[in-house]
Amino acid sequence: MSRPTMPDTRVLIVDDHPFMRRGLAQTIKDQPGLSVCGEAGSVTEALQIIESSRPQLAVVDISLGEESGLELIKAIRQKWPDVKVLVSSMHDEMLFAERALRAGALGYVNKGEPPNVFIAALQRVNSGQIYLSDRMTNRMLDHVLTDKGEQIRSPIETLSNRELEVFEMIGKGLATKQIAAKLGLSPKTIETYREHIKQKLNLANSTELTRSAVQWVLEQGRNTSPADGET
Amino acid sequence: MSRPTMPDTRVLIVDDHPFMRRGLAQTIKDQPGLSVCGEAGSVTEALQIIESSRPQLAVVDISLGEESGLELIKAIRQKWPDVKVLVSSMHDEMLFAERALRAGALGYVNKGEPPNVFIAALQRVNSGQIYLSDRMTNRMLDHVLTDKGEQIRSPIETLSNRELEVFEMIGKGLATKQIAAKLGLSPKTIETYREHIKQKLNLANSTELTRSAVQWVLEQGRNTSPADGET
DNA sequence: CGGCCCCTTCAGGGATTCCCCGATGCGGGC
DNA sequence: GCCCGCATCGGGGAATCCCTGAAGGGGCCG
Repeated sequence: MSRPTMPDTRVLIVDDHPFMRRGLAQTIKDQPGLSVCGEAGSVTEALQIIESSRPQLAVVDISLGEESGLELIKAIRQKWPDVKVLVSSMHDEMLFAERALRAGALGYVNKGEPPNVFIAALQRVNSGQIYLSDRMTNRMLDHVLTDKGEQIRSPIETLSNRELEVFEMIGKGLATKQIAAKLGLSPKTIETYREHIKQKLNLANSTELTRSAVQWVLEQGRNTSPADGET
Repeated sequence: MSRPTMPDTRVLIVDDHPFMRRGLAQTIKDQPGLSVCGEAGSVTEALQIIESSRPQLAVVDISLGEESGLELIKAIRQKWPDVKVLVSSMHDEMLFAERALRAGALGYVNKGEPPNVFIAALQRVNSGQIYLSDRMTNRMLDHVLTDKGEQIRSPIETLSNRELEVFEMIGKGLATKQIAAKLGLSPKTIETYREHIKQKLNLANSTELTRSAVQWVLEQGRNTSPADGET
């Protein structure tokens, strides 16, 4: 074919970590046929760039600081259904992969994966197919087939998006009022979420809720080895 | 001026995320006077590279998948005390900055910071000074007043026996009333202890108190199970 | 398409806790 | 003797916790 310029597939990168953006961008640029048309560190920034530069692909981090990548994905799905979204997160895929797909993403890849895996995921999503890790794919199929594979789930997985969001903030030491302010909701609503979380996780009181949340947050960033005590 | 070749300061990057490594490396390379002498994704890999290429600086992520960056820092401190370590983590500095310095790092910078902040931190550490964010510096100075140069003493040691007892029970998930019952005291007394503990540990509210207590109990080593049979 | 269930959001109201204040007694230093 | 820290309680208003209810919306299922 005599096209002088076969246009690259244009990719938007959404991540709140500048270094991660840069690393992703570099890897994408190295790939023939792909180019980076923009970088965003927040939801509003991302929406603006999509508006102006209309990428075919978007690589979206789940946790955008205060904001949630899931919300961004839903917004994209609604306004620009043709923009294909690949979620790249460093969080547990068991918890977020399904939520990501439900929100409208086409794929979920862990940031710990080597670049070739990431690129493969990106190209698969670009072709309109769903990408998940083998383990996650099997797990999802199990859910469908066994109809109630819910029992083997961690109780934390039964939390809704909002509930999980609140749970994480509790674990980071935020009080009810602070969470309400940060999410722009009534403290009463946060109280309700706390109740729901306690029910789902079978926690007796507020102290246990906080304890559980703190523990979970610490495990998310697995680092504290107990070999700390000298003397 | 007169020196024909001013050799670059050589930096090792230790991070389990390939894209983050790449982003960090690129930013460092852009900086005149700095060069990247190696990248590692695990503790053993990092130690090997240090052995072979002897960097002056090491940028270390706290959470290296299963491993702990803190262990790596301790090992570096022991074998190559002249290698200066800057910790770069995406987790809450309130939780990990102090531990990082105790382990032997010279600085802690959040990955969410823009590149210029990161570079400033790196150069400050390179000059042998400690780098922390302003907020964290104030926080540390607030409750740490010891002879400089030696290890920092945990403010938890300033708790009285009763206070420590209560602190531990809080960390195990007990509510105020439960603690009062267990110790045969008035709930009002427990409230007072909670107040005292918050003052001594410089904690703002009840949530932070619980968070701090839970963290401490987890670090103490998990022999005394909190008696929550979650089946 | 009419239920049905879950999610999200909020309110009411009593019980409880939080948080700042003060108070008592008791021991130890100086 | 005096001061200071520790252990122990109380008052009281503000905040929360905890339980209950409820309204709107979306998805699923027969």
